[in-house]
Amino acid sequence: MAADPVSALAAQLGPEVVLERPSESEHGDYATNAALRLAGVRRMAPRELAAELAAAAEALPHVARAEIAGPGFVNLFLEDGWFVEALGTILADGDAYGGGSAQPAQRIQVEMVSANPTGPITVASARNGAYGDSVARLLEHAGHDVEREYYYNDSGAQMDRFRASVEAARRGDEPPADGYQGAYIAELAQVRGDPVPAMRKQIEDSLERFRVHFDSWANQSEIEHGVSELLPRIDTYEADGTLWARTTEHGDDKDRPLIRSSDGSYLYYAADIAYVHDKFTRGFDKAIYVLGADHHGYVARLKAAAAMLGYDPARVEVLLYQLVHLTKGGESTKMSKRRGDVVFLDEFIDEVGLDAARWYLVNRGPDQTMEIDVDLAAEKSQKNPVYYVQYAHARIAGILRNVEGARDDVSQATALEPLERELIKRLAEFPGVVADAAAKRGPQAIPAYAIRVADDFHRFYHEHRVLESDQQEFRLALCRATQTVIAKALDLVGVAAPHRM
RNA sequence: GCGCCGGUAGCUCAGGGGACAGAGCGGCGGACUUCUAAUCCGCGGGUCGGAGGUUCGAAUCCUCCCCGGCGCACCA
Repeated sequence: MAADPVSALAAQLGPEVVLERPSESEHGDYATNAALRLAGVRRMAPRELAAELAAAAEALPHVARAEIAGPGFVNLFLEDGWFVEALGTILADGDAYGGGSAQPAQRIQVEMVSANPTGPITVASARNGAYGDSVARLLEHAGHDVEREYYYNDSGAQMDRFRASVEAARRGDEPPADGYQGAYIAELAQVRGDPVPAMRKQIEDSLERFRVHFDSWANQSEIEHGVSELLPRIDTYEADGTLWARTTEHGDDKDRPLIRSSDGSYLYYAADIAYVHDKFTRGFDKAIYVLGADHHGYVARLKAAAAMLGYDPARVEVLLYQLVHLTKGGESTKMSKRRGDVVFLDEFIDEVGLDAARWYLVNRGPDQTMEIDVDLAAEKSQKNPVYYVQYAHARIAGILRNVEGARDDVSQATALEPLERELIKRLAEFPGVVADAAAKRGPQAIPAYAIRVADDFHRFYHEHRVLESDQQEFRLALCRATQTVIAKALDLVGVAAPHRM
């Protein structure tokens, strides 16, 4: 596990001690409410317990003093030596800094996007990709072995309608009822042959461009082959000439039909069961599904599928994100691929830029419904904080460019400036922020943190010179550490860290 | 009706038991002979949807209510 200077300090005070950065500088560099939390269990007065903690803290190296405040907070004031050491560990960890929080490391599959190949990737699916991919990146950084998979629903009625729609366009006819329309159908009609492979190619290219890289692609048509051998293993019954899975035995709110009564064909839940089985057979410890909020009913039935097959349902994890609504000049428009009434990912990227698009779609928490005004998106993207963060990275790159080959050396620090201490404290937060974001599946914490880092750096940069200062070697080290952290933070949300802007 | 997710500054949203609630955008006013001004500094702006409850302490947890989004198919 990579180093975390703050946790290391906290651990010296006890296993239950967690350090936080107080919002007020009078409250020290770090503070803990451990005395308040533990007072009840220990049957001690909070301030008495706080006094013990404070005494223990003052005995530690680099702790200048510890103060008891309010009902029982302990505020720590640290010497420069602590900051210098913290910076040293950050630099020593390099790209691995903040990683390795996984315990234990697992093989995890993140299945995401999985939109029907009946049209290009829309902004709605892009949110799935931006969110899912960032979670995957966080899990990787935490030390898990992660694979990303896309599941194609390639055997349903939607596909027939899609092919029929292209056929109709080739004949110059109107699309069939419930068919698809839009410019992309007309384009596909220009080329001979099955439009599905062409559509899939386009989807895969769009996602690759969006920096969502898939390791594997699953097809429902192939997964379905596994259904028949699984049927005996699960709890089923016949009613009304239909075969049902007794999912209510495993927490679902109603049983699910498996095989259609009229023609004997498999219904989607049959494929879902086979797919869950397929995932675990391939050796994943955990199967993460990234689904839009309109699929929240899936949670119970996917877990039920795992349970019926004899797997621990906790190994199925469903990440839901709220939907994307499009507005145009304030008026809402419904997204529908069939009507061609959508904004495609590629258009969105063209309009707002790749980095701004990724940032935008992950910046908001998954539980928050997202409204995108098509008319304002491009204009607003100019003010996207992503550029503020990237600029900090580019500024540092500029400094380092000017002194290529020059030494940086943390130990050359003399008295640290307040802004230097603030910046180091910010960098020291990174392991905690990243571990928390990974555990909570909440990548939106990363952009928020990155802004804070950029904030602290820009302030430092404005106030103090790096080159030709008597602190040059130390400040170069500080710059390099900041650059590493910003680059990693941006990478975790799929955004580039440019060296020039 | 039942279930899931929201309701925090003019707007878009962070925060999700701790010390006076944060940011961006928008508004107003300042700062470049300097390693990138895509920057920095200052000012203004809040019944954290409402009501109860738990707690030393609630925007945060519990209950009820109001408003909005999304579900509740032999479609996927």
